[in-house]
Amino acid sequence: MPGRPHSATHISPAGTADAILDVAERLAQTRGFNGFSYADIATELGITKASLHYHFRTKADLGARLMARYSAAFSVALNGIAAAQPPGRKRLEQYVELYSGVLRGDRMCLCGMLAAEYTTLPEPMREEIRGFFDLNEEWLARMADEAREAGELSFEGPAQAVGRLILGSLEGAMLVARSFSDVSRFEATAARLLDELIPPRLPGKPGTR
Amino acid sequence: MPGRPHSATHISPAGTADAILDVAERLAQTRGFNGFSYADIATELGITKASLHYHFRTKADLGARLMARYSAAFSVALNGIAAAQPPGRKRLEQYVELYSGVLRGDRMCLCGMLAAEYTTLPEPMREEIRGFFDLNEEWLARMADEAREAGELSFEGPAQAVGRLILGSLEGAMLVARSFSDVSRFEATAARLLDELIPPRLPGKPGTR
DNA sequence: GTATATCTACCAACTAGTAGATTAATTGTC
DNA sequence: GACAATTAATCTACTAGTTGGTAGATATAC
Repeated sequence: MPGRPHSATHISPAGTADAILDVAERLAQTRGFNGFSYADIATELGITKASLHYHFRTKADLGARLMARYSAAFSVALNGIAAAQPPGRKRLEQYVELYSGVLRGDRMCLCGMLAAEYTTLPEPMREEIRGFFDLNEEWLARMADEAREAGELSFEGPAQAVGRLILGSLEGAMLVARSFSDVSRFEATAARLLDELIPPRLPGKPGTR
Repeated sequence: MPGRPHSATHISPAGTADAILDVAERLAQTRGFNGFSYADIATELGITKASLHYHFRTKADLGARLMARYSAAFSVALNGIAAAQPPGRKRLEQYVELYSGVLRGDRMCLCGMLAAEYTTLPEPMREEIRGFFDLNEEWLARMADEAREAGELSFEGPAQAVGRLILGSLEGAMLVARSFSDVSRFEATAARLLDELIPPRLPGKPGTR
């Protein structure tokens, strides 16, 4: 079965291409897309650069496939949260937890990272970045809308604006917190954001606003 | 008078070093610190790379001095706002306008940009980045505090947390908006953020909260 | 025998940085 | 005020290392 790893000699269970993406993802999230080279990945995996080019013809190609995989995985996670939790604050808290987890691994959100390098990236990658942001904004807007219908949250105007505020705020808070190597800084800011949007119900003082 | 430009042959009024910093600043804000080279600057100014190294021994040196100049200029702008406006929402609106102006020039905040590349930067630059964030957070916290005392804003807990929320949110909103080449997206999100913190006074319904 | 996956051995372009010559303005001395 | 020494600012020419990418041989599996 060509296409599958053929012996224990090679990288394997998940296949070389995935192993490459794993390393590239970590490097992109810590150093940026322009902050690592094919040589870095090759060295780490103990293979040659030529072998990388076999799986990903160009670095642009690698980047686009990296983003696509990331978006797909994120989408699965978002659907999981929406399925597991009823409309309300808890969904947003779990969304925040997604970010905290990334930060705990000393990484930035892949898309936030690439957004900074946006102008230097090839168009296919730019498209993926915009797609990621759209995906997140729309999900957040839907969650906000459902929370409003459930009476858990009140806001005026389009839910889209709430989604955009949350997405932007978390990306930025992440960026700043990482500069101080301080996850709790991110968590505190995220909690404060949610408090502004959905005041926590104090016992005996329910449903303010 | 050595140290001053000696004839009209050269770049001058402001001096070569400043001209270099101007170009480097623009490139760093659009492409990132790892996204441009000494050759890029040299070509644009019509001088040689060697000449660049005369003014800035290493790229790390250039970066640190770039950041220091940026922070200093920002600090002046912040003091200007605080001096020109009484405590209240208007100060924050002018702060937001600082960011809008940067974005209108198709640039990112220099520090937001460098924060993404944080792990790849030399320590002196990292220090400058943290300093910039501290400067902004502290200023925002002070403005929030004074606005609270003036009864223009109410919040619980330390003003520091409010400063951090605003800074992070604006940096992130900027990052996302630039990916869509859409300044209005940033402005709308920033306005929404201020609305959450300081509900705009509806005529006839003053001082809600 | 054919497709998959890897290797060795390149390449041209670019990177930050250096050595040393050259020009021109400034300054101290007579 | 003339002149030599100094200094600032630039240049040409180079280096060693890295970048993404390619050509072609080789091995392995089906």
